[in-house]
Amino acid sequence: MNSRPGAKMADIARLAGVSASTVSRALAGSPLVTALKREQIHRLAHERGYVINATARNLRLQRTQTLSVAIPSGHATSQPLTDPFLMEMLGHLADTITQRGYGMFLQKVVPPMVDWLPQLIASHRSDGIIVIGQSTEHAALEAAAARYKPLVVWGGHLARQSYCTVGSDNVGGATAAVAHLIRAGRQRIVFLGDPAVPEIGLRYHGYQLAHECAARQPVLPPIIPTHLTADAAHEAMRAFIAASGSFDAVFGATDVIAVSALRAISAAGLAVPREVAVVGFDDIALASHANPPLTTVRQDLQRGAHELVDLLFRRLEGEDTPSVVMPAELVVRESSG
Amino acid sequence: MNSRPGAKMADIARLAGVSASTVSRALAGSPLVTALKREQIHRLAHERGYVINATARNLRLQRTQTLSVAIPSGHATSQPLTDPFLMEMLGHLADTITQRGYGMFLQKVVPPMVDWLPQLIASHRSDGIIVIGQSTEHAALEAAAARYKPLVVWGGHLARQSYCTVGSDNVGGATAAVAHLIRAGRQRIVFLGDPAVPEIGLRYHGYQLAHECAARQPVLPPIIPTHLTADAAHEAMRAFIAASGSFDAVFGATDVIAVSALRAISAAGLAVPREVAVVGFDDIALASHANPPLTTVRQDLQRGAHELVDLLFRRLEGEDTPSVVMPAELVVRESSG
DNA sequence: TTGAAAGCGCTACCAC
DNA sequence: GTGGTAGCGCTTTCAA
Repeated sequence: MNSRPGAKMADIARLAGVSASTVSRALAGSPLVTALKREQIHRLAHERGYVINATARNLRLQRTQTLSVAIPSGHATSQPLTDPFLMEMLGHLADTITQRGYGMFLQKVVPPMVDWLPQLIASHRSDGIIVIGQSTEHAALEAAAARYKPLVVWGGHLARQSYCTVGSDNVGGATAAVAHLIRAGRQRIVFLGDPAVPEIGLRYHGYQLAHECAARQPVLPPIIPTHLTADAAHEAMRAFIAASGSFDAVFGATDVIAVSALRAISAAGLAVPREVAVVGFDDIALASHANPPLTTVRQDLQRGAHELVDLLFRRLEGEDTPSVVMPAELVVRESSG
Repeated sequence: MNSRPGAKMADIARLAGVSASTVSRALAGSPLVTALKREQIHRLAHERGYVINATARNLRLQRTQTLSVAIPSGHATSQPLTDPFLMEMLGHLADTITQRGYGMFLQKVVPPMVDWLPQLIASHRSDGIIVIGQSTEHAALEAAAARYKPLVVWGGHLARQSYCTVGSDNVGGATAAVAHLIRAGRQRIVFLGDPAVPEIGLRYHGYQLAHECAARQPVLPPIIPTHLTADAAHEAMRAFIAASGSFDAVFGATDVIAVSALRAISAAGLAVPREVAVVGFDDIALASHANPPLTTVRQDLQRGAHELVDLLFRRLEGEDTPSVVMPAELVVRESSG
């Protein structure tokens, strides 16, 4: 392991008294080269700390053994990448991809996001792409998917969409959450989140559905924070309360939003869950640690990550995989009474 | 942007009626090619969705415009990569690296970890390496740093270490935390964490120092959970209480450990902070949301990420940068009374 | 100002 | 079984 810097295959070949071809074959475990020679070459390479140059290999083989993970950070904000949901998903993806012997190329996509996807594709940095969250990029995804197959997206499954998604049953999960609030006797349930983002839109749809099932009208328009961030949600909730909006429950489109609302509500002197019930979506670690612990809709991110990677590998082999919608489960805790 | 798949530079050259050399120069913004021609070529490339093949470019230039971020996952465990501290650091690194126009190659290092660092180096996948956490890899880092310069490590700064680290003042932070407990009248303070991990060892040193300053003996041996995970910490705390260990305070080596201890303590029917005070280290998001909110030592991870990347870039330019120790600040919340 | 040609380090074809 | 050779797509001399 005495790594002479910059040893290359030709050097190993010279030391072993064979050609580069043979070294290449030996290191690839080809049965063409005799076992003895193969072992000698392996030993020599190991002694010298020689490792195949990934760049040269990739160029020659026209593949990189690497998957890109792209994270569109939404709207016109350059917020740091600290959203707990994203981070959790990223962790699971790193595990799964590493386990399959691939590298992971991480790309944060910041506004203005022009042509980032075609560029990422054409740069040939990776063999396939996972995009976490549609954000505002539905159109870009549609366009790219028409020509580029090894692409999978975490997010909501929209009607007539041609790219492959993995995501939870946003409509069903949201319906269950809001129905739970209605059953608990809540009359004026506020939706907090921006329905323009596909996943959030589906959750808002579930919110409406639950009201219809109960023969109710959603009495309030949704509150739309400027971004999917904790601060924006906190401020939106605070402003709503200050404007003396009357309500007895909040359905936060994500846990980050719901927990922020929780704090704004407490800060305004309202008791949770007695005066206001709060429900979120995601079941990130924060949810069970909130005060009071947050009722929410659980998404199985580990399974989600597995599905994403699995589908992408199948696409790499030419299969035209369909989207996957995973069940989402209501987890009742104290914040909803 | 009508991306004909697989267009290469020669194709663009043919379409433009020039040679590949000229296209290369034009796209690189070379002043050698006339402004007019340069613009034509740019337009043509854009129309065709042509992007330079990163692999070929990297091979030719012998650099990748990519930094590796390696995460040793410690001990003999294949736990999923979900530690909030790591995730937060990763997010900041992604931001900083992206902002500097580099790609980020993420590598999770799982046991058995033989030669991962020399191999990562020799694979030439990236121009430099950031390692998050020394974990059990101090020796590997020492060995690699002797030959390979563009390497920086997040972690504790140990005596006579030859690799470049960025980290908080673990000793000072821990001393402040424990001194705070002693001032509050706590008599029997338990340390929860494994001092064999460099950063944790330094924090344990601070724990001892605070006792010495107060002319006290640490009355209890440290409790050593099997891993740096929430479950292991919870179990270690539970077992300690069940064995009727007597104590009135806990210093958790990380927030994840402290919050787990908090729960085990509450579950055992002990009141926090009345009967047992709890203090952590890191100030991750979880800390302020714990019940009661956790007193802890704040590390500025955003600044840490900036320092790491900045030092690495300076090393890429040949500078031999020294380590950086950042101040760590005690944040008093309710868990310590 | 431009183009031809060499070569980055590797793999795979083809001949022996 | 093994080695010579071509070529992956790009950048950069060097010569014109």
